[in-house]
Amino acid sequence: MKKNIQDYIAELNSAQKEPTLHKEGPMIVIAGAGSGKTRVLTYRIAYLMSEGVDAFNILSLTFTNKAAREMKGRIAAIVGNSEAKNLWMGTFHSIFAKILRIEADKLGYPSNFTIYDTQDSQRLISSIIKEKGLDKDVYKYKQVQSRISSFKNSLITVKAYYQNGELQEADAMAKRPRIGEIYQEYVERCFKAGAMDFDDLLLRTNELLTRFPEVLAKYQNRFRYILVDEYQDTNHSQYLIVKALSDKFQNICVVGDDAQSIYAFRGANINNILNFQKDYHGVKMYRLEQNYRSTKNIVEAANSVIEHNKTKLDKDVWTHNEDGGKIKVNRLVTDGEEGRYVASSIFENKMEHQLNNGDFAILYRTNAQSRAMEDALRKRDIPYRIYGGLSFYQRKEIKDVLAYLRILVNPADEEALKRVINYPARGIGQTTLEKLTITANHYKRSIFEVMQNIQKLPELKINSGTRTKLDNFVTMIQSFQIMNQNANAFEVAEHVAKKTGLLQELKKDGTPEGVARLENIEELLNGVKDFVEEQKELDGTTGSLAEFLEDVALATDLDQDTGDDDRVALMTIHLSKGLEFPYLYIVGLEEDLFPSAMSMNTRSELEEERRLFYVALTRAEKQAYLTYTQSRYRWGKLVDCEPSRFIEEIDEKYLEYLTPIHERRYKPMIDADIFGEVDKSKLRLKKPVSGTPPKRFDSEAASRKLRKIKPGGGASNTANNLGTTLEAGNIVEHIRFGKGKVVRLEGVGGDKKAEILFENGGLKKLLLRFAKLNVIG
DNA sequence: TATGCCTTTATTTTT
DNA sequence: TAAAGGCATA
Repeated sequence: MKKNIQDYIAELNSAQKEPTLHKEGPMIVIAGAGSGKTRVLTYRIAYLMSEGVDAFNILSLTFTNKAAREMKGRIAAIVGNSEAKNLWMGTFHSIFAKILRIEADKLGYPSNFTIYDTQDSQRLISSIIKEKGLDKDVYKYKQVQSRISSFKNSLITVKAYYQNGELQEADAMAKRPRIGEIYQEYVERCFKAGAMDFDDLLLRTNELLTRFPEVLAKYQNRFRYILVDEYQDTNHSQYLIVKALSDKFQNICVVGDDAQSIYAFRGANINNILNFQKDYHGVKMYRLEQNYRSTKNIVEAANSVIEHNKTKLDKDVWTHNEDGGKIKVNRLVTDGEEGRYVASSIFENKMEHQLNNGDFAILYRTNAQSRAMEDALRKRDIPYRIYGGLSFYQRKEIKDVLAYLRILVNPADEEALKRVINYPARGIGQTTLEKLTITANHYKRSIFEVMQNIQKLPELKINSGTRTKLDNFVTMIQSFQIMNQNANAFEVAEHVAKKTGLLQELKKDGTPEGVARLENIEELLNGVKDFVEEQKELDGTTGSLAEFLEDVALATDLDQDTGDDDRVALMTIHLSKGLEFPYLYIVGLEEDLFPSAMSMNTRSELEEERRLFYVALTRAEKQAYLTYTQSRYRWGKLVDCEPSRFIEEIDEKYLEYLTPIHERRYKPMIDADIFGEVDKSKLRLKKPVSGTPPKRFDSEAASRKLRKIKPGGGASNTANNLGTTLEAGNIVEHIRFGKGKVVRLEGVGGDKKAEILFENGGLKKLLLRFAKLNVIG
């Protein structure tokens, strides 16, 4: 006997039931961590459908594609697949990309527009900066890109920018008065290339809904019920889209947790959720405060941290779950040791409690921290999977294949063209490309169009040999386009990989990396195949290449097939939002790392870091571990660390210190060793050492260990050791030059150099501060 | 024009 | 430390 919707609703507690059964009018659900908000959302949608609302009239916006897929799956289990299929459910970006494709012509875009990822945007901005002859040290392309992105997310168009004295002044003050110009050129170039960046997908949707009332009306009527998950992470642009679409029926349901707002850095505005009740009339507010996920210890510890934030809604998260173990806090000497501790702790827990790898997760603030964890897990033979970081679709070889596919779908796509016009090498170099770009900009045409009409442009100073090469490239792309009219996406992609010589190039390589890249391309092709078959199943069409590319552009690493093998999960805290793990390790809890040094300038930034920590801690179901180190490698250098303030912000009664936190490492006076005297100004800056006596032993053990791990040592070690001990006549070994004999020494202190006669490398003069030398005799 | 070596530079988070 | 860009050389 199949369960009906009433059976599902009966499973809910009363706080969950109310919002689930809410029917008309605006509503907000403030949902504490682990309080079952996804359940409420899915049941509510299923309930609406059971009450006769057509699936076509429901729009549900989620934060990740994965969340959308999972929710759709759950709804399908309740109301049946054929009905659930008709729901509009996805991320803001993917839903509105679909709508923009339908309405593209109104905005002057082709319906097969390309989606530029961040890298594409940055490359384009770099070339604009270069073309304008601007100083790349003043106009850093990443900063410029994020500035433009923030304009777009606030709906500041180029025109609006030029009307806004404040913004222009701010840029002038920052010594970058030509930002507006770059912005303008960037927008024009994207438009000309038939490309939208991530922000455009929202900005252009706003443009569409504002400029074309009939389009707005169409989608207002279609989406009679709108649900938004993770509302605390919406930006202004998203806020306006939701507001416009829900304006007619006012059936807007937003769900979120202000305490979990962690995307302000990319434009999310926490005020959207804080002010929701002011923005809509007659809002009904619901709260979900019972946590089903975590132990009492974890819930209350997390509460005690978030209490330190001033900007927040009143909320009291509680749980009926058992107390659970205290949160274990451990101090390690280095990041390497931190990794080894985590790995061995996972190992022990697995043995002791009969757990799977999948029961564990390691969370960190920055991707760079994964390395130490990986090394340690590998040594212990614990399988793991890294989420995020360099995603599959960002690998060079994958982007190369995708670039060809992008060109054949949209030949105007300049970034894709530049990427592969000469890869594999076909004799079209930088000079030629520059000439083409100048001509293209001059005629306001795409580079590809210039290439197509190369015969009609005799003024282009390109020799006949190169002209033939360009012709061949055009012909090749055109042959792909013709094939694409009849063959399915997989057949085309496979053909492209072969015909362009990409596969050849990698086969020729032969190195292990080359082989891995080859396999990646194969995986990509399999992905296309899966996509084609999925589409066939879904709606009988063979998915087009254009649709595949869109999927890829908007995919995140979390969306990838994880397979069903049992692995420990490694990811940044940002990526972990919405997930849960029985055993959780949060590593690198140090000042300047977490909270990040870049995020401590303002109160609101620090509060966001704290919310981030709250998110991290509330991922844990049974047991949480916090670790920090006394020193870790950052920027390739060993730096001293202090425990994060967040540890001390947790009420002590929820913590178990495996090492006493108040002990501060005794800092050796390295300065004195190098310069022969102590730099007193630095000493004075040091914080007073608290009660317990300094632990000299620890630091010495630490540096001894380090020396063992890296013979030859890091830069400062070497200067320290070799600077004083190396003599003429010593036999040394260099990583690249091999063995050699020290002929003579010159300079003092950090500038000390050695002239060394190598057995095979000849005579070299090396700065001891940098040279990686091992004294062997 | 292509390659390889050297220098520089950046490391916060990502749809 | 690692990746990426720039410069010099063939």
